[in-house]
Amino acid sequence: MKIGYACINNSLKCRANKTFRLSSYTEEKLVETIKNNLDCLKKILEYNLEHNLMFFRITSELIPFGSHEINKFDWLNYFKKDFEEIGAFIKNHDMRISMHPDQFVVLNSPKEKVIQNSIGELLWHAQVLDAMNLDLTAKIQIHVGGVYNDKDKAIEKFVETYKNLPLQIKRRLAIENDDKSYSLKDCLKLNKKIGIPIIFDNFHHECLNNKEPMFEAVKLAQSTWKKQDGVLMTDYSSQQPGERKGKHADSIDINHFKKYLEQTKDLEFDIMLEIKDKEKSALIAKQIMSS
DNA sequence: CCATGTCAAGGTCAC
DNA sequence: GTGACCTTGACATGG
Repeated sequence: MKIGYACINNSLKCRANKTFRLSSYTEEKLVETIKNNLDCLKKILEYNLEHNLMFFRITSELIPFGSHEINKFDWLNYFKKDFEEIGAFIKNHDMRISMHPDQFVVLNSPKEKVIQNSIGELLWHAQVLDAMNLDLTAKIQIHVGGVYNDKDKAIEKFVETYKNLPLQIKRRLAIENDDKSYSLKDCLKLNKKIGIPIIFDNFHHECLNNKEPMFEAVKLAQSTWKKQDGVLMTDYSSQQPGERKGKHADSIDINHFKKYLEQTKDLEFDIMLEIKDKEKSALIAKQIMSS
């Protein structure tokens, strides 16, 4: 069971998600920013190894304007060595990696332009993971998308888009149950049609479900992961007290976490904490798990 | 230096 | 209709 956190490490001084405005785009700025981001990513991974946090989500801001038409620079080749070096570090230490592109990736949109933009965005994510020579346990997770007043139709649209995706994307893609539109059950429906693995999000499941108990839910999600995909990936969070429903916690709710572990006892999966204070809570979670 | 309006991109819901 | 929210603040300008 690996545990980790998303994108940002607050104990280190560097950021791997540095970006800049489109209006100030220059190739020089792009190169400088990517270099900064990759250097920081290395430092974060070293920190993670030292602290035995073996699961990490690489930020989607790693490559600013990664799929924007303004970006004509061959960054993939220019930073080839860096990607290889980072990938080797990840592999040597048996770390797990995920990426989670922004909300703009919507594969079931009725707008063709949105779908094309989404594919472009997914492509550079896949290229990064490929350049690192990571196996297929490194996943790119997305939400199913919009409902557009007809969920069955929206699901069909997802299937149609998915079937035509380049293999480079398809083989790394996973869907996550969300808190408003697509429940675990909806995701399972999609899995039946196209075999896509499901990343289980406990907090979203608490917000939107079909009464599956936690143990059952995790087991169902687990059944969608083939051998080459690795063990089930999960996102973990809990409700921030006093805030509106669906708001992620600022720091880990220890009792909630312990209860979740208890509920899912004997199941094997990796846990990505989606909690605001990042590695701080991950270290607490790590401690709870080993005690 | 600091304050703050805005940032490539979508969709949903609370208000 | 607007704005917060999502996985996440931080860039960049004007004072």
